[in-house]
Amino acid sequence: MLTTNLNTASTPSVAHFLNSGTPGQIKIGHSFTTTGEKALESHEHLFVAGDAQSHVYQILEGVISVYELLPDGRRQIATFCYPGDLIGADRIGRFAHNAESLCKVRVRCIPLKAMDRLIATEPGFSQALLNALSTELAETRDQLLSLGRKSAREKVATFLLRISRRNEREGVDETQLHLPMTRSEIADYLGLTIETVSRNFTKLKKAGVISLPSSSQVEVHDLDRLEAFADGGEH
Amino acid sequence: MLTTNLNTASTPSVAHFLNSGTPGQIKIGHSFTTTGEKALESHEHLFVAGDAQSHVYQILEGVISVYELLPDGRRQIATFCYPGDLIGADRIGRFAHNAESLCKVRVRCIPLKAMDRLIATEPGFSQALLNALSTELAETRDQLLSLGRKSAREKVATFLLRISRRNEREGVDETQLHLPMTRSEIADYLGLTIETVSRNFTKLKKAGVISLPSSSQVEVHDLDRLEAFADGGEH
DNA sequence: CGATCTTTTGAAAGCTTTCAATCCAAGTGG
DNA sequence: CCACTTGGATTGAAAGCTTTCAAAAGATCG
Repeated sequence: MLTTNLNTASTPSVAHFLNSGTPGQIKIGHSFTTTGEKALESHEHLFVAGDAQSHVYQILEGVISVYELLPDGRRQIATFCYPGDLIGADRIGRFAHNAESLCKVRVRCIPLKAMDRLIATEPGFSQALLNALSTELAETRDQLLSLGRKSAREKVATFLLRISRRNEREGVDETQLHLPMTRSEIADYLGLTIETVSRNFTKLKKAGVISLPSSSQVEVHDLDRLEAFADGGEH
Repeated sequence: MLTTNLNTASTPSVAHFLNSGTPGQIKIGHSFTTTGEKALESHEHLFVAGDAQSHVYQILEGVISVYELLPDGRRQIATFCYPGDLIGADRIGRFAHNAESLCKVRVRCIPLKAMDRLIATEPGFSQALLNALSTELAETRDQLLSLGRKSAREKVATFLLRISRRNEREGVDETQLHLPMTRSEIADYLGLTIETVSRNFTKLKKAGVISLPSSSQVEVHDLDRLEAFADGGEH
């Protein structure tokens, strides 16, 4: 997958627009729009499927899972959203998915009207939104490849690699990975069971690629081999 | 999944903007932008991953698969695009995926500059684009649920149901499904093998839910039961 | 330090894949 | 018009990977 980005490099990000105001406000041209803030405890819902979309949310702190359920309770987590990420920017009237905090979370709540005002008055804002959605679509399609065509070990390796690369982007040590989610949440993200996730952490550990100082802390010893495991290069 | 759409009902679609000109042109306000047209034979590539994005394409005729490959050749088809659909509207500089025709295809080629001009000058166009991308993201997340959590039979039933619903939207008989793709392409879309796809067509046939007049033609006898099969309601 | 929840590990079962063969439809040439 | 060829689709049997069921090991908390 590409990480270079010819188009957005020169385009301001969504965050650029949303972070430009004082706390609780977003600057739009020369005026300001008031935004609320909301705090969630661990495992609280920000919204559930079917709710009318009233706000777009930007994560300020914590991690949120966006997931979908089957009638019998099977769950598929579509994405984990981290600080800076937008939730609900995909506006189709009602939320099609559920959003639940993995830990304590703070979000900024941006009313749809404010979004519309930004789109209408702020040159470059809709471009920034389009970029954000395009990137999210590309990442989701990548996840389709994981779910549809990768083995359990490849999925787990891909998952760890993804977190490592986020660290890299954020300027954090890419070999020290913190997992804010439980094995159950990892399993529901990768289309596996918790037992299979656990077994494959162990396999990667025994292969010397990672170690597990704690169940929520992963140390990567060999990024290249982790990458090889992620797309089946090493058996 | 929601099919109602509070937001876009009142918003013009992307097609509204792209179809408003004479053939080969798109009306932008009072001016026109020239667009090209391209014809593809069966199983030709419109673009491959890594190509610089120069155009956005709108399918005029035929069906195109958007897919991704692993180094060892495993393939995951992300989506099948039908007439009216936009390909490459997710602009992130370079194409992250491959696009290949399933049959003879005609596309309209819209230069990126024309897209930018539409975004800048045509009120409502970026909103239409945002809606299109949002819908695509929601559908892709739905597909994650299929790939990650559904059994082979549920996947096949879901796939048929999706085609049936497209027919419904298009005003075509929702019980007569034409499959422009091979078993191999269905398998790579559902994360299965061709044998498993075939076996599960047979299962649905033996259950009396569908019949197969030909391998590319499906008749649905009981939409409700097909729906039940699609999310595991019937075993 | 016991109680509880999560994670890890083990063994058997199950579903999908793999390997292989047959069937079928469409196109070719005698 | 009918073998013959060819590529896709279907069906069968065995193998393999993940899940399920079960239990042990760890971690957290009052």
